Amino acid sequence: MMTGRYADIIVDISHENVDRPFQYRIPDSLRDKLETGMRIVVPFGGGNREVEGYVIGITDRAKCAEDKMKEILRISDGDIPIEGIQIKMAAWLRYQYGSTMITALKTVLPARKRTRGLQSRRICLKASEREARELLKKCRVRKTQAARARLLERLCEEGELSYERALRELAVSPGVIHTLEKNGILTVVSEDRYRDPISHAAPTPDGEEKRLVLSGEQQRIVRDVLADYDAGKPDRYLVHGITGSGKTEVYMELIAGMLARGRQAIVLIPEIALTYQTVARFTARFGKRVSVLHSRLSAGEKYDQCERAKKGEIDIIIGPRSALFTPFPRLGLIVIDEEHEASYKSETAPRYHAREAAAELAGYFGASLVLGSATPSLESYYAAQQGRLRKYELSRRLTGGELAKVYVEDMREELKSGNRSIFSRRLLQLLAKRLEAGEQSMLFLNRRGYAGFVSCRACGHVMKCPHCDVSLSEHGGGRLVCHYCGYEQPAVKRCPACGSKYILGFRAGTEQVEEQIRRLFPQARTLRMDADTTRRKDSHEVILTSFLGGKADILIGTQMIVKGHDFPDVTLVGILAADLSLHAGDYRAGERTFQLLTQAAGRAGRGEKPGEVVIQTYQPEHHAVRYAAAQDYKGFYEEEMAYRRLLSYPPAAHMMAVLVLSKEEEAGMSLAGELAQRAAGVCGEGALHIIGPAPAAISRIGDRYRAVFYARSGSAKTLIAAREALEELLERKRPQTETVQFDFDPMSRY
DNA sequence: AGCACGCCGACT
DNA sequence: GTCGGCGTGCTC
Repeated sequence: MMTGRYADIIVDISHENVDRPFQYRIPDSLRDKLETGMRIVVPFGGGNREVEGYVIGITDRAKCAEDKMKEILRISDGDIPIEGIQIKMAAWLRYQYGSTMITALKTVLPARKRTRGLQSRRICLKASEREARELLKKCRVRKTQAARARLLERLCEEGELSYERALRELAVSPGVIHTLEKNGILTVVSEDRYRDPISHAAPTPDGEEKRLVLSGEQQRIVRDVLADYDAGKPDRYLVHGITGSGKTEVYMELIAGMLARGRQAIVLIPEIALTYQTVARFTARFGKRVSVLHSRLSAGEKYDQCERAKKGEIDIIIGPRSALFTPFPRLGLIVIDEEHEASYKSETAPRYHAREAAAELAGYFGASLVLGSATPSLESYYAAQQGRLRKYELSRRLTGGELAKVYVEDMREELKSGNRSIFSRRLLQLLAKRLEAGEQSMLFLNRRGYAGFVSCRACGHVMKCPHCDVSLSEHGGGRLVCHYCGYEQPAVKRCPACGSKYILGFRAGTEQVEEQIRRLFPQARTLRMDADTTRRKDSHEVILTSFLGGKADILIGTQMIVKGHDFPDVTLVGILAADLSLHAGDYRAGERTFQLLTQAAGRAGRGEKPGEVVIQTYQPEHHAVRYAAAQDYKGFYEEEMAYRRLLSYPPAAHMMAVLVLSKEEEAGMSLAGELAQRAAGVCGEGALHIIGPAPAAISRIGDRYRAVFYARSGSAKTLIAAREALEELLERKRPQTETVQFDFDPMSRY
């Protein structure tokens, strides 16, 4: 599929100055053998010295003068090294999701540049000090050896110094150091003292975590996965297990099995905030063979974890989406926990889904892929129904406790009965009972900030961001803030449109909920957890730990309170407005709501005492609410899937969003129109269904206009072919002020 | 990173 | 004149 006369190469020299592609001619003898990701040998630099490199792409477009270009010498022999596989992965990301090869490579090789931090090189005196002083005298006499003199002088004084300081402070060139090293005067010692991001983040285990005896259901999964692996038929598996059914024990047992086979494992978790607790559990069992990889690590820390992974010093990596690209040379297993989470889809190009990318990567290694969730994504459950994924159910709750009793409260009825507060009567009554009994409650609001948008009760005017066309949010301290670009202005006293003074915040935010709870239950100790209270590093952990320790009666928060942690003393969960996520305005809203409600409900009654859940909603008849209340996944799946089929939404079909960003509103729309037309024409009538183009829901972000159209098709290949046609058109046209982004099976709205 | 090139002082 | 050290700049 990829043919051409030239190959883009990156050379295997880690230095910024050569960290870019070079183009070489492909000799006829290699014309049909060369593939992206292959390790090759090329002549490099003035002396044409032989250097190893990697093919990152094959093309017919020469990007430098033909006569300057040299020819590839040969393909390196031996196994494809891990870098080759990573580059192959990057090429697949580029092909599947649409991005440039450079951005795809940056995604896959996050720490290519060697960053010297603790990994320092020192220069030590090798000859005796007497010899050195002798030589120093000679150098001082000769005017030509000033650089040597400077270096030797410092070495005689201090015995050793860092390589970096020699270059910077003494202005000695690497050549000088090199010659002195060859002459046996000094040695350069490079120390690989790796930065360990978890030693200071997690307490070291003071003993083996007690190994639980696995249930029959759990054992069967472990046995099957390992048996398939040993038989040379690694597969993909879906573990559908309700909260507390012991998925993590299954992962750990599988990992132990893989380690015994000399293989390595990647464990993906939805967000960085969950790393701490996951790592703690894994280190308790596997000790220092475990490490983490995520974007909050420093460049040096990231680099070090990659090096340790390559060298086989660690076998297990835990992290969010990006940890998938840990360069393990003998990868045996990829686990994706809570696989339904939206955070597994990248929101920047290449907009890949970790689940799909993991399946591809597992294929390269012959590794097993295990997905786990209490509420599987429709994609995965559908794949299981079709036999593309082997499904296992974990139906028993190991930690004991019965399923919670769920009440659905119709807020329309509350209003009719004269209750205008944000709490239903049932919720208030149950809360009071908990406070009396000294048990804990959680109140969940799918919303951040103090209050939502600000609007005028007299004329309906809504305060919007002048750059982004989204509603401004009212925050504490009388500020109006834009959540996209960060624009900020003071709150207004009078409506700018009609002058009325009845302009105010609308819906409740977590802050307001806390305020009202304090008014209604002055004796209650509350804790609030949302984007505002967790801005500081670790504050997330601090809040959860103090709630876990019984330092508060009621935890009020957004999504983040329903993920991860187990709170055995919580016996009541209140979902204040199920509708907030129900009306997000995209086709996944129902699925997301079902997941949130199920997850929140699962928080209640994890200990000995039975739990109760109150779901407040204006739409109790919605299937997401009904099936979540009944804790019936299968029922929800069937009804939701019927809806997706009817409207050809994923996973019943595939969809691609094409987003055009432009300085000029009209130019953007006209380019979007042109692209839409081209896409429609490329695959024959009817193969592709185009929606739009139209201004995006958020029609402007940071002074850039956004136009979007969607293409739908039963076949992913058709969409990719259409995208390639569009890329070709853009390559020819090279629009100056517009940029185009693609999103395959999008999870977010545009 | 590693090599060529060009500049400059030292030595046969 | 030539040799060797040292800084600079470039690598398809």
